[in-house]
Amino acid sequence: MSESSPAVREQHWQAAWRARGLGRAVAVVGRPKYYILFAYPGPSGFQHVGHMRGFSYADSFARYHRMRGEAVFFPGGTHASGLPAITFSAKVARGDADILAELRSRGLSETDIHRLEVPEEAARFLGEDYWNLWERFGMLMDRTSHVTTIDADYQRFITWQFTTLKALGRLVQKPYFAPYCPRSGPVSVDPSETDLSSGGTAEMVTYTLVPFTLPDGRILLTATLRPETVYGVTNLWLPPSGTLTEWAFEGKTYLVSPSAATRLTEQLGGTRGGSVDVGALTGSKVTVPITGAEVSLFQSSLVQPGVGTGVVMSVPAHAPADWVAVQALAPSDRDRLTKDIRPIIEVSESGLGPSDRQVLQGEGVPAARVVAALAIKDLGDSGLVQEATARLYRIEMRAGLMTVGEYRGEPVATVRERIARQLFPEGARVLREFSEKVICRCGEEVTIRRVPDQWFLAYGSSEWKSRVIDQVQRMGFHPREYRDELPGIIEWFEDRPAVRKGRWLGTPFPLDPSWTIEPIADSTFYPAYYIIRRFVAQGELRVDDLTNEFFDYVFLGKGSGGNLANREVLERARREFLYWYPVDINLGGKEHKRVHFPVFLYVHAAMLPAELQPRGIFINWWMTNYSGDKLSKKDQKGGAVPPVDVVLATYGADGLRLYYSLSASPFQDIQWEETQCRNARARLDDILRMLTEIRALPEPTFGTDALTAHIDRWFSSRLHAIIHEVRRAWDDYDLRTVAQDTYVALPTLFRRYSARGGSNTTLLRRAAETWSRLLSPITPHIAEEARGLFVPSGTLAAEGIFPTGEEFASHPISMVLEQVVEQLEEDVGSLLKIWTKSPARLDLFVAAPWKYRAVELIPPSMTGGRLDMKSFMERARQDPQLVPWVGELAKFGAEYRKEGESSRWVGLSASEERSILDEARPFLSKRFHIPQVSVCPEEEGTDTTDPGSRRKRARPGHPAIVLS
RNA sequence: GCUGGCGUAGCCAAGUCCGGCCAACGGCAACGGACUCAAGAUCCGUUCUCGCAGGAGUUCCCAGGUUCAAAUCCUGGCGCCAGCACCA
Repeated sequence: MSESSPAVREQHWQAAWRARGLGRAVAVVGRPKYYILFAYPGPSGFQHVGHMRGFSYADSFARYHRMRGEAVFFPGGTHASGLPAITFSAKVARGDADILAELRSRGLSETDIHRLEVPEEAARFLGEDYWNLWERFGMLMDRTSHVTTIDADYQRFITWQFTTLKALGRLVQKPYFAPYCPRSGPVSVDPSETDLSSGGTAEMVTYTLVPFTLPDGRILLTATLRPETVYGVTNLWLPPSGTLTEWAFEGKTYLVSPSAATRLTEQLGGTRGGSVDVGALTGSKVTVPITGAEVSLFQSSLVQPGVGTGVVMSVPAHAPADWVAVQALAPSDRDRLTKDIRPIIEVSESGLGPSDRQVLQGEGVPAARVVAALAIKDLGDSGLVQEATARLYRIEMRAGLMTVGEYRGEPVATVRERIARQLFPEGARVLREFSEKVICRCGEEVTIRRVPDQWFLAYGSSEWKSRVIDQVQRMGFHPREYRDELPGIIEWFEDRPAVRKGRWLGTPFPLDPSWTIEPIADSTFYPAYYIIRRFVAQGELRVDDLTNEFFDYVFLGKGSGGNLANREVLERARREFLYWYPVDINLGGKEHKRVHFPVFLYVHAAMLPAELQPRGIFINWWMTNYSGDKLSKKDQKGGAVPPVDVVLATYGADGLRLYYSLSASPFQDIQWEETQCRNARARLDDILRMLTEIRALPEPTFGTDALTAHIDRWFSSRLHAIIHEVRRAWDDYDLRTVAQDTYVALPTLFRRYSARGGSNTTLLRRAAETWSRLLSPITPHIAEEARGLFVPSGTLAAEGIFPTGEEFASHPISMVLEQVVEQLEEDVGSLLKIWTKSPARLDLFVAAPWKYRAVELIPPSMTGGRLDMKSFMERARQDPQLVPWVGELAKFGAEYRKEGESSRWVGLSASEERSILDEARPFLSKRFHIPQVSVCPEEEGTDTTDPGSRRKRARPGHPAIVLS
């Protein structure tokens, strides 16, 4: 078996775990429980090695807790709501080559593939595919929990959830602005362009409306991103030709371009009126709001009637396009311009970077300088004009101060909104538009329309927020920084649309089934449902049993549970829920920090009492490709990351799982690096080889591992300490330390034991068997192979008890003694570096006994990290053993003045040090290729063996070294 | 712009919360040695600079500061990355 590929060997163990039902969650009254889940993935495509990173972590945590004897629930599902499955199906229907190849490689017939053009089929298919991959990664999950969010029973659950949220007052209805196609209805504008033929990257831009009153009382309405520049308006721009349309709103008549009239009516209401020829207006003047100035009207090609309102306020001092257009005016027109073009915003130079400073250098108003810096000639340079506008906008927004009006001296960033409110006393008016043209699949242009009766989850509620933030204080977070981040994120939350119309997968909204519940809203409370799904999967509950009354009883303990025939099942469902809840860890990628995890906390806070609130969140960062991009992105430079199947076949699940855990902290992106992955696999093979060699050692004569030799006691003590630290690290979710200790420190320890002549076979075998259990959470398959070497078949490492340090006796002094040898190796090594010829002998002198006594006086004489010589000498004088040596003590103490390392050697005696070095002589001789090594006490040294009197340097823990 | 993260030796990456045992874990790569006809695999060692005695010097993006002591704390700067709303 060991000859076959890792993946094939791993399947054997996966079958063994399945046969023993190890993934099944079994509630045992009185036994501690552990509930861990990961944010279920959406069926957008096939999984890659990046997805498996976090999932593998979750399995490792689950396995560790299972081995601690806890009852573990580790469920999984597929989040099919929304667009991913629809997009996937569309790609299948379109004949996307990559996807078809993947499907065929899984053995699907053309008929099977054709069936995946139905989104629901695709979602279920991918859900199965995901689950299979999880199993091939060795994950022990409870299959009876597996649910897809489009399953009928899940929809019953969501129906109840929203009915309940409504009853709790968490749903509110109010107007909303959403993308809308006049022919196809609501559409989604996002980069995947599922609903669109173009414009998926468009952003929603919010213009502030600014009214300019004509003498006849009608109002020319402009739209701007910079309402504060109303102080600098010198004129208005009208389209070069055509008409404006009247828009009657709240008792006033506005003039805007025809398309703007349509959009304003859609977004704000009001009615359209008649048309006015642009030419008829040009002679008039209008009154500028706030300032009350009178300005003229001109036609200009800079006006694009399709953008904004088709009427533009001109601020040549701060808008490059206006500046250029003003320069192009006929001399007669220029005379009608407000006389002076002067700046109304100044920028403090100190806040600018070098490139910003550069575009602002020179003379004149800011817009003129930017125009000069970019060498713009006329409005034909539209790309440059846009760049100039964007840069000046950014600079003045960030570093600008108002120089006029009542806001003089205040930053632009803070006055903008106040000025906007001033323009319409009854509340700021805005027009929303896309930053680029958005075209629906049907060919129509998508606009933004007001939805008057949109339902929201009231995440903006301050009462709700404070409940969530309270809960955050009581939870554990990994990484812990997330706790500090969360209050800010919660603060930023506003009410969030919870339902929408249009074609996508999801549960119909119970209050109005013409709406569909939105995917983020239907994935907040599902950990509770995983528990109930198991009853459905086993046929104990039917979909029709899942009434609102049923869920009220099971999750909230309210009411009678409805008219479920089998009361026993009802009671058991309630008990199971109370047993497994709360969630111990919800694990997800870093993309979930701002949306998924917060709403998960929100909804739990609204639904359940304090004792059932989630206990912890674990966030893993991503696996990125060579260029540091997300793995899901196409066109990867430097070569693609191999498909998960290929990697799995080559390195095995264990190889990948170790790679994920060892190569970086979970809280850092890992750049895919195949050599690292290969190395992880090699490390495992190495460990297995070491263990096989231990197994092959001759049977011990005595069935005892009495720790008679120093090196045995040291080995045992180190095992004690490492296992202790490993458990601590597991409990702290400190995966990298676990991996370092288990896969790096332990092999090093075993190697050192053998190099130092350790040969206690009984002890070695016991340590090896313990090691096999330590391997199980991260690399479960190799752990089984390892354990099989030392334990009769039939028991699995996955079912074993996780080791405790107490399995190995600790002898603290043996660690100190071994440090003497390690320190010596280091010192001799550094001497040999500068030693030209190879030495024939090494003489070691162990410090005189009084020095061991003296070194114990140093730690108590330390003040502020330094040796206080006076108190050291005082102590020494009171010690009869030291009195004869007072003359040398000052010099001895001076050695420790700065070091502060004396405490390492407290408790060591000269005779112990001598015997340990004696024992190490053959080792040192071999290690440094020095034929003769001798050890002798300092006081017995002679000038023959130590002509340089180097022996006086000997200190406890540091024998004097003489090479010759 | 807002919010958050990051910057450590050739590369990847620990350490930073809680300053001292940090010339700074570990991996990759490179070099040397053992083994070998040879290569690979494996094992051992070296990889900031200087040093023929266990030492010294200069480092953790940059510039200041606090401290007996700073990769770690504070202030300012530079650079890189991610998310920014119905998209999961």
